[in-house]
Amino acid sequence: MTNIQDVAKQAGVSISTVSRVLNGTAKVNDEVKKRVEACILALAYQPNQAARSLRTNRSKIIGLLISDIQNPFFMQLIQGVEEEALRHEYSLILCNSNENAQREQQYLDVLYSERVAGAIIVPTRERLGDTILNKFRERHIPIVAVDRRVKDKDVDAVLVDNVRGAREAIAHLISNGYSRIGAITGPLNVTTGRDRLEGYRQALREAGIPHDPSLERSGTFDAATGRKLTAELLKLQPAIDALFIGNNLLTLGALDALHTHNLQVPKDIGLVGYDETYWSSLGSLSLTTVMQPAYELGCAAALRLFQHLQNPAIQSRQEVILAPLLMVRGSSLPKEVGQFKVQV
Amino acid sequence: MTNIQDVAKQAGVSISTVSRVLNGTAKVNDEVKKRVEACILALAYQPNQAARSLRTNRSKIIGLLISDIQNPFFMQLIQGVEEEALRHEYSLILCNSNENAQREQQYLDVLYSERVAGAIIVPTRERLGDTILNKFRERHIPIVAVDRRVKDKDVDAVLVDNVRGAREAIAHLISNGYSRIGAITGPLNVTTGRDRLEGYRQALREAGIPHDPSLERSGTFDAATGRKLTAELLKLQPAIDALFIGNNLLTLGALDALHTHNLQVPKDIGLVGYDETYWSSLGSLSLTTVMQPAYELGCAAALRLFQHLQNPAIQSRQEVILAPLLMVRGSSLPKEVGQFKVQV
DNA sequence: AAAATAATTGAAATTATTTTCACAAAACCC
DNA sequence: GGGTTTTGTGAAAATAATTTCAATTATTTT
Repeated sequence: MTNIQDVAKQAGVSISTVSRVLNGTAKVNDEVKKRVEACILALAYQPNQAARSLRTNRSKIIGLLISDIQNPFFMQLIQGVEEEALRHEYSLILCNSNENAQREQQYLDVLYSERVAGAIIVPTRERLGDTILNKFRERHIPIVAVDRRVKDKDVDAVLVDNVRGAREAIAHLISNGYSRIGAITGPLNVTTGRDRLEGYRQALREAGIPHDPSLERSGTFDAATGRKLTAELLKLQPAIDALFIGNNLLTLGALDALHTHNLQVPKDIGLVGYDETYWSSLGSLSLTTVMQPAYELGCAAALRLFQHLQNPAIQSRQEVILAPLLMVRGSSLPKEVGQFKVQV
Repeated sequence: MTNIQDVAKQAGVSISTVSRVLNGTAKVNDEVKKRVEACILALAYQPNQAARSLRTNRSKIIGLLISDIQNPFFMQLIQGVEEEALRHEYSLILCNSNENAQREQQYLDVLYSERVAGAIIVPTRERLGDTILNKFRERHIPIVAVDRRVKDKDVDAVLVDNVRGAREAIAHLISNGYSRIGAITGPLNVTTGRDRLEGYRQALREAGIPHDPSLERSGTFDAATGRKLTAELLKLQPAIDALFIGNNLLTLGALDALHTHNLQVPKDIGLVGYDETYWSSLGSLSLTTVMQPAYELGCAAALRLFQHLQNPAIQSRQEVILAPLLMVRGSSLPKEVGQFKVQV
């Protein structure tokens, strides 16, 4: 349990000097520096982070609060943050709000109490709340929202252009001959739910297809909801000829419902999903999806956070918007071709 | 930024008393206690964890070092640990070794430096190394290995019975009429790779089927490897009639290879995978898999760690073994029935 | 009622680091 | 060569908690 004292004694200098070598906060004579560094190595000295945090009121830890740890999309995002954190020599406290606002609040308190240097958050709703945000502000702890926008002031955001992702997906379906397109999106109180619905509507409007609210469903981001809402849409008359599904887990449920109803994709119904997943292209399954750069999203959020940490003077709020990519596969083949192909 | 001093002043007591109320380390007069608690609430006081850690040489953080953050199996495991940690009022530092021993080492250093109270580790190899382990030991920081065993002394392990999982899977295939069964397992230098191969061999031995080493392949836990090794096995003459695949990602690659070779499951070849995943039962796909209680594995590892933390006197090394569950689905239908069914 | 014991409480030490301030030595400038 | 600046270094304060030890008060015993 060697401490800075031991290193100082060994090197024959004061602890101040060792600290300066450690942090590069001031000039140290080259020769002395070498000696100190040698001693640090020899003693395998590692600074006590607790003492550091106590003194500087800042840890070498950032908080990552995500909304659903089970979702592969967020796993990729986590990996992006994690790798960027490692590169910057920060550790990562992982929190999972489980889409639960109360638990989100609880975790924000934890992060505050742990004196994290900064936090990256996938918010469960549009406001984190001034009570807690003011505490973060007061201590100048930067917060970056990722994947979903929040309305609170001063909170940066790193997002994917969801309106565009959905719009392009629907435009693609339309250009492939589909016209009665059902939409299943996430909850409308988060931007990823609302924006994708907005993109859906935009594309229909641009194509001159009249708006039919009965084709729109929304619910929580999980397979059971996808199954239920798909079943509802399949009951409609006249029948829909395509489905747009605004999330990977919802898509999973939708596929299950289609299978239950004995409908084949794209022979019987066209499909565009959201999020790239392990199973997008699996065996005979071949899903057209809106790919989100999840890993890059995590990296970008982390980089923005580190900008704040390296230069606390930054005041301006920034919004980074990454582009989605429509990955065209078999589930959205041109209507006639698709049906032709499978009927052979 | 209220500190213990502020609370003490407000309540008209010394900081010692506040500390005692906070930690329950000694008797405090009931009336005083109430007053202090009221002040804590009124001032929204949260103890500075850094100061605490510094003084007690222990943080309220545990480290979780896993080997592949992208693998859904580990996400479930993480969630188990996370929820148990939250319940015990610990935070979680997440580290991802990416199956890379060097990075694992680096992260162990980080966890040590952060003074975590304990660590849960999915080891990338069978020894973590005495250098770092001695440092943990010296500071009495407990370590629990999870999912994979290590040879190092004093390291507890929380595992699934992999030999049994594989043995039951193969026995099931055999009892359903398959006899020339190819096996693709993970790397043999981790117990999850080796034990599943061992289970495969045991089942064959018990069924009196001679051992054929050419049917056994192993490689890293990823889809590309699964694809490659499956392609190799499909070239064998006489042809295999079933595949056992010892990991979810390997299975993903195997399914891809089978699709490429235009082989249908179970019509043309039987299949048992490992790990329960989102896509085990997706559309027409219906995979028989060995389910691992990943979430429970995480919980059990965390609980064992907290046992150590609550009672540092525990010396004995413990191995917790959870049972796998063979989830029988369509991909391993009885050989004739399967072929009959699909030929209709 | 005095003595002994128990129950509370506070003062001060302790933890390992960063950082401010002071100071000495060296370098530079006229 | 004397003054001024620069450079490098160390002593000591400060950070916010826990914990030891001593002191005070209350309670019990004799």
